[in-house]
This record gives sequence, C-alpha cells and structure tokens, in this order.
Amino acid sequence: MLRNSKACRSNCPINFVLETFGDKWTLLIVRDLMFHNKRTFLEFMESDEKISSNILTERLRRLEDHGIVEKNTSPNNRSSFIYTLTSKGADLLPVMLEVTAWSAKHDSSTNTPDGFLDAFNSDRDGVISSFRSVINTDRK
Amino acid sequence: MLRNSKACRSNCPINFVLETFGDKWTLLIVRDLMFHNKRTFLEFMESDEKISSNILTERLRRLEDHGIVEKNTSPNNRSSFIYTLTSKGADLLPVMLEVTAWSAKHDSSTNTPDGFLDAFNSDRDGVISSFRSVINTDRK
DNA sequence: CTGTATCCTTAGGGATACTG
DNA sequence: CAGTATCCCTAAGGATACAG
Repeated sequence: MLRNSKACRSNCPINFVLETFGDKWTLLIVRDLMFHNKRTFLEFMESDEKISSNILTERLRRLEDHGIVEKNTSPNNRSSFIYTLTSKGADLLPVMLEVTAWSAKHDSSTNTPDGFLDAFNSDRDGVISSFRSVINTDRK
Repeated sequence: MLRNSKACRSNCPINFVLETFGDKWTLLIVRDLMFHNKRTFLEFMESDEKISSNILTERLRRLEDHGIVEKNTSPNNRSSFIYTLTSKGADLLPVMLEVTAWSAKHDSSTNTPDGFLDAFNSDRDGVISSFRSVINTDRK
C-alpha cells in the first residue's frame, strides 16, 4: 500500500524504476539485503558509504511502500526490526548482477569477487540461481 | 577524460553505477539513445519526461566525461551535434533489458511492447542480440 | 538549432539531539 | 537499539532569457 503516491512522469519501464531507484542510496540498501545478509537498521548504517539515519529511515519506508522490502518485528526481541526483501525485491537479482558485471568490466577498481565476471559470462543462469537460493527473502 | 572527478564513496560495483546513474534523468538519455534512435539535443528534449535544457546539457557532458556517450559534429551540418553511445554505453543493454523486464513484470501500467516479457524469458540471448544489432553506436 | 547563463524553488542530505 | 525530529546547507531541478 502506497502511503503517498506521486504522479508519474511517464509510463516508460525505465522511468518506472527511476521513480523508486533514481537516487544515490536506495539501491545500496537492496544490495545490502541481497548480497550482504544485512537486515537491521544498524547493519545498514554500518555500510561503507555512510548513509545518514534520516535518509535511511525515509528510504526504508519508501521501499516498504513500494512492496520491495518488508518490515517485521523480530520474533524473539520485540523492539528489534528485521527487514527482508519481498519476492518483488528479490526479482531485482538479475538487474543487480548485470550492473555488477558492467561495473566489473568497465572499472577495474571495483571490488568484485575474483572470477565473478568469467563465471557470469560463461554460466549466467547458474550464477543467478546460486545467488537466488541464498537471498534473504520473506518466506511465510 | 574526466573533467572533474569526484571522490568515490566506496569501490562497490553497485555504488559505481550510482555515481553516474544515481539520479532521475541520466538513464533516460541512455534509453533514448539505445531504444528510440535519438541523437540530437532537441530529440532528447522532446521525450515525455520533459527534461530541462540546463539539466540535459550537464547530463550529456557527464555521460561524455564517463565515456558512455560520444559527441560529434554532424558531417553535413557543422552547427549540428550528434550523440552516440560508445561501446561502453552499449554494454548497458543487458541492464536496460533486465530493468524493462522487471518493470513489465511488476507494474502493469508500463508501456512495454507486447510479447516482450515472454520473448525475453524464453529467449533472452536472442532478444539481446537482436537489440544489439540495431543500437546507435559509434563505429569508426 | 544547440546549447549557456541566470534566477529561483524544491529536494536531498549531513550533523546532531532526542525519544520509546 | 531503532528510529524520529530538527536545523541547516548544498545539490537538483524548473523557468526563462539569451548567445553563437
């Protein structure tokens, strides 16, 4: 459910992702959920890029509004919150891996795991499915 | 050659693309070059999202700085400029198609060509290569 | 036509303090 | 711990005019 829906600039599918991910922070949260097994506010705060707390609060809420992230109270600790990707969020995996491959190809200074690019180029589907199996998704 | 290089926030490949594409406009220019055969300033101005001229000027320059777009004077008209994707820019095609597929799957209001999603899911490589062959790239 | 320049408004974001 | 609230500054962006 959308808390506040903005007018779309167009119905282009590229524009559609920009309405959600067209900023410098949102995709980093998805990355942390997807590849770094992060799931709490503090864990997101600790990432290298040093997001500030007010921005993090707002971006998490927007991701929740867009159905990409789900927020639940931790079963054992009631004042702790756990963020997980929904299946819609997990569906971003191919996008994320293509982005990673592009960066790895065109910027040698990016920290991509050794052999990723070769593995991805030779067995893309295999790499995707092996990642998919370990993603932190909500399973009810 | 970079006109002004900013400090990177991290060496993460996801962050790397955000340094270039982490805004609401840049990717739309790539989309126009890649899928709509646009190549002049005016053509970019005419897109549905209504970018303003000062933003367009700055984004084109940044894309040129990052080696994603090339700017050349038109051979027949000396005061006219033609923008084309470099091979680095054209390498974004798989990313763009994955983004399109994600949007098409999760937002029914996006204007995606009929049958794209099915074609892409069943013959991804075929779809990519057929797109690749018609992309407006600089070939010298 | 292809931009630049300027002015102005709004959104993004950093720092910090504070609450349940 | 998990945020919210506030203050303040800068960056992003819209409108418009203008230059080569």
